[in-house]
Amino acid sequence: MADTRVLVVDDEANITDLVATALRYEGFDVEVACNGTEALRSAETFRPDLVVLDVMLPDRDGFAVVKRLRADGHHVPVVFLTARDSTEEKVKGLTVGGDDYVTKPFSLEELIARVRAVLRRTGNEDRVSAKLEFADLELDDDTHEVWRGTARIELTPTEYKLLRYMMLNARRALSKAQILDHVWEYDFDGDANVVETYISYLRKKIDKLGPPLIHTIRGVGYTLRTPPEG
Amino acid sequence: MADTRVLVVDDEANITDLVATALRYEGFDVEVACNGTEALRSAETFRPDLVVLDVMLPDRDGFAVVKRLRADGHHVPVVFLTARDSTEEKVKGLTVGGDDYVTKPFSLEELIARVRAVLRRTGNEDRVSAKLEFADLELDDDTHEVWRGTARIELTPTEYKLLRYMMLNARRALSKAQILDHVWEYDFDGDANVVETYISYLRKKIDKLGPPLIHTIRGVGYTLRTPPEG
DNA sequence: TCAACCTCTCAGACCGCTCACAGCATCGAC
DNA sequence: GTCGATGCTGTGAGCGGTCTGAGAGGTTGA
Repeated sequence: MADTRVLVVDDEANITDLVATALRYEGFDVEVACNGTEALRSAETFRPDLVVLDVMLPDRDGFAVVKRLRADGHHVPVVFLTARDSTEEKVKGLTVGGDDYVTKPFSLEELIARVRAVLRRTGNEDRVSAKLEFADLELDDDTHEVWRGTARIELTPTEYKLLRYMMLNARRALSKAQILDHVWEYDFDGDANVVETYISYLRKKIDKLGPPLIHTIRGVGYTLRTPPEG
Repeated sequence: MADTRVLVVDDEANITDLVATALRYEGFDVEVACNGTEALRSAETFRPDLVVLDVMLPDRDGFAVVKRLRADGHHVPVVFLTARDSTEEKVKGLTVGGDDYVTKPFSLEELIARVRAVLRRTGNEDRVSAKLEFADLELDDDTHEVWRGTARIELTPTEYKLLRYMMLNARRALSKAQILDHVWEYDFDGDANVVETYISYLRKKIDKLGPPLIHTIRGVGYTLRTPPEG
C-alpha cells in the first residue's frame, strides 16, 4: 500500500489538484493526466494500480479510454468521476466489475473511501475490514449500519459521512474547516456553522445512548474521546 | 530538520520580518518573497520544504501560486495566512492534503506549531510525535489533551498555548514580554499583567496536582522547573 | 402531485473565555 | 522592621464562540 500507484485523469486542473493532493497525503503514489491520450501513455509507463477517471474528457470519453486500456491488457480497476446526469446511468453499467463511480461534486472522504473499497475488493489493499470501531460505537461501510452497543442508529447520509470521518480520526482534534474540507462536497461554499448543526444532530442520536463521545474543544474544533479512564 | 527550508511569502514586510526571524530562531533555513512571481522564482532555486503563503498578494493570489507550484511538480506543503475579517470564506480547501492555514493576526507559537505539524504530517520532520513532556506533565497536540500523571487537565485555549510555550522552553527563564510576544497575537497591545493572570490560572490547574512546576523568577519572569531532588 | 425527508441558513440564547482593574501579598533593600 | 517594587488573584464586564430550534428550499419516492 505504501507504493500503491493511482493515475488521476481529468481535464479540470482544480479537480486533479484536489484529488492528487488528497491521495498523496493518504500515501498513494499519484500521477496526473488531463486527457485520454495522456492517460493511455501514462498507463504504459506508470503502471497504476487504480485509475480515477473523468468520463468527460476533451479528446475521447472515459469509456473509450477504459476500452483501450483493457484491449491493451491492463486490467486495472477504475473509479469514474461523473456528473449527476444521464451519463451517470451509463457508468452504472460499467461498474459490474470491480469498478465504481463517484458523482461530481464529491467530497474527498467519499472519493477516498471508494478508492480504498475498490482496492480492497481487488486485493490491492492491506486493510481488510470495512468496519470502524471506537468505544462501543461501530460503523460498517459494507452494510452502512451504525451501532452503539446493541442499539442500531439510523443516520442521514451527511451524518454518516461526518461520523465516519470522525471515527477514522478518533481522538484527534479536528477543526471545523478540516471537517468541511473533507466531509462536504468540494464546491460547498457555505459557512462552518453546518458542521455545528450536524454535530448537534449526531449528539442527539449518539451521545444520548451513553456517555458522551463527541467533545467540543473550544476555539479548535471537535474530537471523539472516551470518558475519563480511556 | 537542521536544514529544513521554509519560504515565507507576504507583501507586508513586518509580517515577513516577524515570521522569518521566528522561524530562523527555530533553526529553519528561511527565504522571503514579497509577491507571487518572486515566490515562484524562489521555489525553483531555493527548493523549500514548506511554504508560508499569504493568500492576498499584490500580483497573483496565493491559490494561483500554489496551483502553479503544483503544476511545476513541486509537491511542497503550504501553510496559508488569511485575514479573519475578510467576509469571503475563502478558507475552503486549505486543509486538504496536509496543508493548513492560520488567520491573521496570529501568534508566533501558533504559526510555528502549524508549520511543525505540517512538516510532521508530510514526513519532513525528525520528531515523529506531537507530544511534549516535562516531568509528569504531558501535552499532546494531536488530541489536544493535557495530563499530569494520570489526571487529565482541561485548559482553555490561552492556557493551553501558554503551557505549550513553557513546555517547549522548559527550564529556560521566560520574561513576560517574551511570553506576550510568542503566545499572544502579534497585534495585542494590552498589559503584561495578562501573563500573570494566566500563570495564576495554570498554577491552579497544574501545580495543585503535585509539586509545583511553574516558578516565578522575580524581576525576570517565569520558568518550568522540577523541584530539587532529595 | 404530494408527502416525507434531508440539507442548510439564520438568529437568539447561553455561557465560557479573555482581560482590565484594584487591592492585597510577597520580596528584597536598607 | 519599613518601604517601595513586584507579583498574585478575586471580581466582573464585555465579547465571541457554540448550540439549537425553526423554517425555507430542494430532492426523492410513492
